[in-house]
Amino acid sequence: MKFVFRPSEKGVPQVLGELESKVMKEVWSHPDCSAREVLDRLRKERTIAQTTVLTILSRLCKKGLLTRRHQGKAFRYSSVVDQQQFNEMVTRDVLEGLLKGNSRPILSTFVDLVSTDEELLEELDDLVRRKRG
Amino acid sequence: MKFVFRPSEKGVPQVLGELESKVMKEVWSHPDCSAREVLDRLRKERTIAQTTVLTILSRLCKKGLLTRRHQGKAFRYSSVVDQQQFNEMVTRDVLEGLLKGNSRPILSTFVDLVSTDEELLEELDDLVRRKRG
DNA sequence: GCTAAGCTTCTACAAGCTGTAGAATATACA
DNA sequence: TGTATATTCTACAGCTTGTAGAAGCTTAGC
Repeated sequence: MKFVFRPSEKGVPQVLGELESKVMKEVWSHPDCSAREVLDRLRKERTIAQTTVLTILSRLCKKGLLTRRHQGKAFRYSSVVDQQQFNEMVTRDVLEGLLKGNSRPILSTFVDLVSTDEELLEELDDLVRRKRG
Repeated sequence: MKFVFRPSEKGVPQVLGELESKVMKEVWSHPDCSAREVLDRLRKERTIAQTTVLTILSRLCKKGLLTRRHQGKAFRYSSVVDQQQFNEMVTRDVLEGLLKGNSRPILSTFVDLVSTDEELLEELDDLVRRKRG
């Protein structure tokens, strides 16, 4: 999957649109659900047309994030990867994307950022040690 | 500056459009240059209208990446940050964006990626040790 | 001071992404 | 077989980027 990453956003919307993110979250928290179910849940928050939700579901399928199977006259949707896997994918791609460049300054910036949290820095230290054996 | 990061691209185009990137690079390598100069250099590679270049220069100013000053009847353009500072900004923002989420898995993925290069891992180790004092 | 050459701004359109939804179509169950 | 319900088609708006014509502005030089 080819995507853009918006550092200024938070969570899934760093990668997907606002509505796309909401729909993904619905499917993640209610696997194998119908469009109707997603619609009903979203409508608890605001008004939205059924076709809008359908369009988003289709687009997410097209992006390879959802699959669907027939059930009666409707589809049931499931995610291809769960949210954790999704996050890992994003993290991996973004970091790979960064490290394509000159890696040294990235290491340095990374350590700077991590070191604002003592525990995190410790954890990083552990990970590196373990890796180096 | 609020931007998107395209992990699949490489270098400046991870953040700016293809033409925007080329124009930025021209200004970086020839500070305080005129639109004419940028145009002439780009035309060594392909045909392009003068107004196209002007539009891009204006947009880059609007984005806060370039400034310009009058000189005669034309403008002279300079970058607000040099390419290194730009790269650092991007790295910083992207990493901050990532670390906003659950940081642990990010550390782990980062170390995994870095460890594919022994020297890099060593460097990371050094940085962490130095930080921890 | 005036004018032409050169530079800039305005405006506009295409294409891709996302949100939005009406209209048309398909289909399953009663 | 009809109808309620679901899906697909189509379309538009707003944003970004590339593209550029047309019109407007400015200065150097006469």
